[in-house]
Amino acid sequence: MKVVKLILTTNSLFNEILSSQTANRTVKQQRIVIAAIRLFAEKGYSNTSTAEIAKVAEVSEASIFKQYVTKDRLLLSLVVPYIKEFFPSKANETINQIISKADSTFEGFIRAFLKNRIAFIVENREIFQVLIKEIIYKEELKNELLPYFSELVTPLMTKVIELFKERGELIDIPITRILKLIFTFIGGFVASRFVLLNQESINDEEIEDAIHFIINGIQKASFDNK
Amino acid sequence: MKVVKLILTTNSLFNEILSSQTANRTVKQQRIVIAAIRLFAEKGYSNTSTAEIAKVAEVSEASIFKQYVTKDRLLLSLVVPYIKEFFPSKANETINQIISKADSTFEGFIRAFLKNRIAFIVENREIFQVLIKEIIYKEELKNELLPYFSELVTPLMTKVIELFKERGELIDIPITRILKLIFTFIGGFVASRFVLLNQESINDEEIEDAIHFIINGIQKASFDNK
DNA sequence: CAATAAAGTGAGTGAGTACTTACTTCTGGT
DNA sequence: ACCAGAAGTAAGTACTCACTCACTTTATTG
Repeated sequence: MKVVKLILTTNSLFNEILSSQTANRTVKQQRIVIAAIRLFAEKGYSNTSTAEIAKVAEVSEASIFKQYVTKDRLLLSLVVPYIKEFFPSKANETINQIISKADSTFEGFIRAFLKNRIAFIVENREIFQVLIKEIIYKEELKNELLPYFSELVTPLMTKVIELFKERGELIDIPITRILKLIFTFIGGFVASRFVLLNQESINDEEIEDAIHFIINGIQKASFDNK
Repeated sequence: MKVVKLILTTNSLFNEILSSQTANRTVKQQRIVIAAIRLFAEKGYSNTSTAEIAKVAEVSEASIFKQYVTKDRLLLSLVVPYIKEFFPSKANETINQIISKADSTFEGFIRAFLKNRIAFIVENREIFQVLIKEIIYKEELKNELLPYFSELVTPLMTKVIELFKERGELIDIPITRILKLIFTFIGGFVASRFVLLNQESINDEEIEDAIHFIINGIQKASFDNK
């Protein structure tokens, strides 16, 4: 069995960290990670000094640099493993399972997908905030995540959309455009709630509204009003 | 005729700048504004030094502080007048005009609204980027803009939604929840295109997709699949 | 045109910045 | 019990930061 691990073609720091281990950390190194995530999430990367991280982690500043060499690499070391987890390869199986069921609906799929990913964000709220806040500034992060996203998520979602499109329920535009609409909304949804409004969770009512909005948004118009 | 100008109850720097004049600036002060917007948009507020702004504006650093006192106030002086323009009181008339027409459709309204606001963003792309990027970090900006938004935009939009809701075309949930869905999508739409992807414009095809998505998203389900 | 105010600046300043160095302490394998 | 290498640190380093001050230049006005 061949396992293809390499997804990105570029050889970057991003990939280096992707393949590095995050386990067997010392207690102090753990404290650095926790402190850094908390401070970066709260005040942003640029507004947090390494001195402050060291103080909160109750560790000498030099300990941070012994391990991470630069402040920049510290950020990447926090964010990259999170991204790795956010798009799990396991999702493939789950999706195949869902779409193999004959009675499965697109609504059910979207509900499962949304609730699952929101739960994941809630579990790791702070690091999600760091990611969203810093992806705007760090070109490297942006240029690596966007392809990573489109290469891992797009094929999976395309599969699902295709299935329901064949049933004729969905709007008659290319799948890439449907996906763009869905992810624009979901992106706006989680970013506004968890980053802008700093919510700790999202209640079910709002999630159901969102699901309805997405489902109807991409369905074939029931009446042409043009 | 009474003109009620005070919208916010708090007495803050935000309001002070809101009521201050932006006209009769010197040539050099104009250069400072242009340089600051460009640099803040490109690298972010925290990653831009006042020395760099002065250099790009070809002005002494002290000139910036003579006028704006602090770097923080410089940012607010750029962003607040933009916010002021973004939610124009004129919109009230326009909306009344639109909804007074008997043959007006919700789709037509959304199209006019979206295209108009997107055109405004395109015209002032850099300052829009500054606003979105910094609203995440500056609590003051956030805590002032959110009420400003809800007090100026919500009543107007509520009026429109109400009208079309009476016709029975829209989903049967409270208007505030409908508005939240619409603005979550539109927010995600403009933020992702203009800030994350740094696009200079949005083509008509994509705007039409967005309109369809919104219209269908909030319409009454044509078939109940529950 | 003189008086006054406003706009502008060169040369700082102290506080903070990411990062380094020379050294000590801890830990796991033999 | 020993010791090599990893983990940790106090005390720096060079440099950048927002901001100030004493002073000059330009614009306004009676």
